[in-house]
Amino acid sequence: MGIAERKERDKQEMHEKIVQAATRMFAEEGYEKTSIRGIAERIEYSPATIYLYFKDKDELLYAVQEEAFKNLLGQFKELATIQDPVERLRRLGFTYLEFALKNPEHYTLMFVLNSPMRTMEEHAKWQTGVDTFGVLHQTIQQCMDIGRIKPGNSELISMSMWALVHGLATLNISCRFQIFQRTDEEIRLMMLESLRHTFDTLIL
Amino acid sequence: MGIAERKERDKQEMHEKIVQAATRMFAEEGYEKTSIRGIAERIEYSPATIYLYFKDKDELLYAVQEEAFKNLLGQFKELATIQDPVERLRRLGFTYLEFALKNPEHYTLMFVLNSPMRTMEEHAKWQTGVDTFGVLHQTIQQCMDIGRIKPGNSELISMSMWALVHGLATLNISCRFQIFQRTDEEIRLMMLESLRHTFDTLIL
DNA sequence: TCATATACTAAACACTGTTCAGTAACTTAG
DNA sequence: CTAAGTTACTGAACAGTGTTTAGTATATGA
Repeated sequence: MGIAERKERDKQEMHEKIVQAATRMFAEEGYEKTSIRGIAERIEYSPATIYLYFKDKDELLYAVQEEAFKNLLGQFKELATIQDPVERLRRLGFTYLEFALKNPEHYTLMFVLNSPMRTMEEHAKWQTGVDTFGVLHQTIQQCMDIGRIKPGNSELISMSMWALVHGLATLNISCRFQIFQRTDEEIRLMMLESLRHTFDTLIL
Repeated sequence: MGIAERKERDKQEMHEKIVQAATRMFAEEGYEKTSIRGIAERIEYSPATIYLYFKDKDELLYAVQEEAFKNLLGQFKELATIQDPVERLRRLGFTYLEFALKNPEHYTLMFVLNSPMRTMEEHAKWQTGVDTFGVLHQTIQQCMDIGRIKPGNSELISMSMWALVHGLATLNISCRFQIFQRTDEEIRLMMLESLRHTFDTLIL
């Protein structure tokens, strides 16, 4: 039954084709301008076709989110080779922030928009999110274990750390840091300095 | 010329009526469900009428944002009576976070959405935002002056503080803290604890 | 070859922000 | 007091959105 297999392959290819188109459109045009019709036009299919592969827009956005998480988690995995948990923690923070600033639209999809999260009554858990946070939590725990972070609730420290970088990233993306009346580059340096300073007070 | 005056008054009343309706609708229905048509229905006027008072939806959202800022800045002003800058700083932080959690839709309009910020080529500066941050910055500066915060770049500390509470607030609003698999109340306590812990390491 | 299953789409529905021609009421001038 | 003019408002339309459905070709299996 080679035909059935080929059809299955075709189906998966089409699925991926849609996700890829949506992912690129998201990055290039921004999430506000990413429409089902636009994606359909990009892959040269009818808008209705997309609904043969995704229940609704939220489900498609969820798939795009997963794709974006692959990217971030890939960068995190590269840092796993760093033996010193303190150095690894620093790099994790800067990598996260850098990712958010370089991929603002994907970051928004991953950590701001509610749309992709609505698909999660089925997936039960937000696994990619759990995994990403896990990397941070684990590293902070290791820093505590070797006595480089003051003993305490590692989950709480991780939460604070995440909130800080997320706050910096989103306030920047949503143009709220324009109150400083500085250039983009100056603000970028301020954000990095803010993160550095936080690490310096956190790490013994 | 009492007529011209009355007409001017009517105009302002109508203006305010629209903003009030939009503000309530935002809080009650959420920003995704707040449409021009919905607001128009609420005040029992045609949708087109709104465009006699506001250039576009963004300009209306800007007005709603200003209204929400009045609320937050009002709460901040009450804290101005606190003499001790350290205590005032703590209360500022918790007041800010509490505001975000009690008024998630308004908070989103104030600090997340880009729509109301687009109206700002005219208003030049985001004055309400500048003022709000100013309260924080000033208080932190005073804490430094009396030696309760380690001398340094007060603007940077303020930025970090803002990013932290903003990060906590938005990650919660966007349901990302569901990774902790805790109840809303438990997460609320974690956020408060995170903020408290940060103050404890910041203040000498 | 013929019936069936598959992949796809055109067209419609209900919504959105926005514009514009037209109307009805109010104000002013003669 | 009437006629002209201004003002405040709206119905209807336009272009866009996500989504559904009936229908059409094409490919498959008997």
